[in-house]
Amino acid sequence: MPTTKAPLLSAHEIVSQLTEAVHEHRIQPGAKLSEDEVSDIFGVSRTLVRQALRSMEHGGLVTIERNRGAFVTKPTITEAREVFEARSLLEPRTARAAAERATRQDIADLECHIANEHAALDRKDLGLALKLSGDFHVAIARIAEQRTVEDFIRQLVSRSSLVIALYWRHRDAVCEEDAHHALLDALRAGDADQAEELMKAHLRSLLLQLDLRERPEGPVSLRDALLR
Amino acid sequence: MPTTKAPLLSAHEIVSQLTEAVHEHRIQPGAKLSEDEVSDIFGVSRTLVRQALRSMEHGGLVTIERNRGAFVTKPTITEAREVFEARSLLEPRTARAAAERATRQDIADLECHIANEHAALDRKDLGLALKLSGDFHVAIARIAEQRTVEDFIRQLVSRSSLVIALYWRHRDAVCEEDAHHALLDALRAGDADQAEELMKAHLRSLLLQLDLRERPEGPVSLRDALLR
DNA sequence: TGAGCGGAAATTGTATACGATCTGCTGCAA
DNA sequence: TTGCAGCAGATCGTATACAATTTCCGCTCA
Repeated sequence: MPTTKAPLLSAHEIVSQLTEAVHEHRIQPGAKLSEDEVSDIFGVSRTLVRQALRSMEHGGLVTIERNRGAFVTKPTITEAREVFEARSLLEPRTARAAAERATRQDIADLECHIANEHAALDRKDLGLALKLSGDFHVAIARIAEQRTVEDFIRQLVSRSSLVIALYWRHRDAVCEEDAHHALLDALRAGDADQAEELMKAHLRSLLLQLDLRERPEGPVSLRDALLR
Repeated sequence: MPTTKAPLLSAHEIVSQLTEAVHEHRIQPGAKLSEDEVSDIFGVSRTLVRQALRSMEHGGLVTIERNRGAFVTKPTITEAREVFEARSLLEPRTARAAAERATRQDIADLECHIANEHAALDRKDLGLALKLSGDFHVAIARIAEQRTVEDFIRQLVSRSSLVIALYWRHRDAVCEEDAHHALLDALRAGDADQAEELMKAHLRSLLLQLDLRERPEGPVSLRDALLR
């Protein structure tokens, strides 16, 4: 009996680990995810890795080019705008629904969540802080009890992470945690109007912290074109 | 040389054909999609079929149960509501954007589209008519030039097809095409307010034509429980 | 020196093989 | 007759093998 029969990890676990790494910016947009390399790292066959990569492609986190391989998606400026456009359609009204339905337990969970965010920030673990910050938005969708919308928001938050990696203005300053606190207060108070408005403002503020101007002409754009 | 080297169809084409069949209600929700059977039909290996089924699973059209196989998804009543909830978040404001951006060519395409819908109805081809009716909504999203939102709407329209197969009240009456005509008029006139309002009303009307009451108690519920 | 052109190495795409799990039948015992 | 154990068939999950494509390096020749 040379090797273990059962694989060390399932395809889903591979997706989780890769996704987490991208969310925490340990893997940059544009990075190549070679099948051989990944399968070596996780100790599984390429079959599972391919499944995982295909799965992530559907979430928009990975782009697969035929006969060339899988890469962490590099959203264009247009796609970046679209992501926040879509979020602004879904999240404010989802926050409203959450405010109407949040239980005492939900509030406690969110408080705990925010505490973890702060802890990560204090530890200067910006990657983790960013990931948790995204999870906060998903958590609100879950409270709203809209699984379908929740899945969409999860995708959008995921892609937002890529957008932030590429277009964030101040590399050190992370999404102001005040916004999350304010949202939590609105949820606690059951103030639906306030929650909707805060979420709308929060998303707008996030978008404003991105540098989404088209890179103008000049030598830079040429190099970009060559580097693809 | 016994068989052709290249596969007759790619994974994506398999997805297309299966998806179309489900959209046209030629395959019912709950139907099993056996890997062997599908691979025989299309003349490809199970590898590609598995890829295709996994892909459809992400779109929500197929549900895969471990070691049991793939089935056309049977949305629950809750999921059915969620689908229309999500559509009501996305589509009205997308219709507004479409009204603001529609070109003369876009309008012409939509007119052609609606003509096809009518033709299918006249031919009593309800399956095709239903599919085209869904495509109309996707076409509007495309005009709005929001690819991200368009993808979500495509998924939702797709799931709506399953919901309709399961919960539609009048099996013969198809979605009133008047609504699509009215929408087209609003787009042609560039009346954004009107387009948004019409889409909202259209979705509400669709939802109302569904029978989403919980099956009450009694012997029926017992049998339902046993039948799944 | 630099452009053009093999050709080998690396990487992905597809098919097949084998093992694990589930399903349903058959037979035996209570 | 009923219930359960066990075996056979079917189906899915994973790994491996092979084919197709791309990439990259070095060579030649202008």
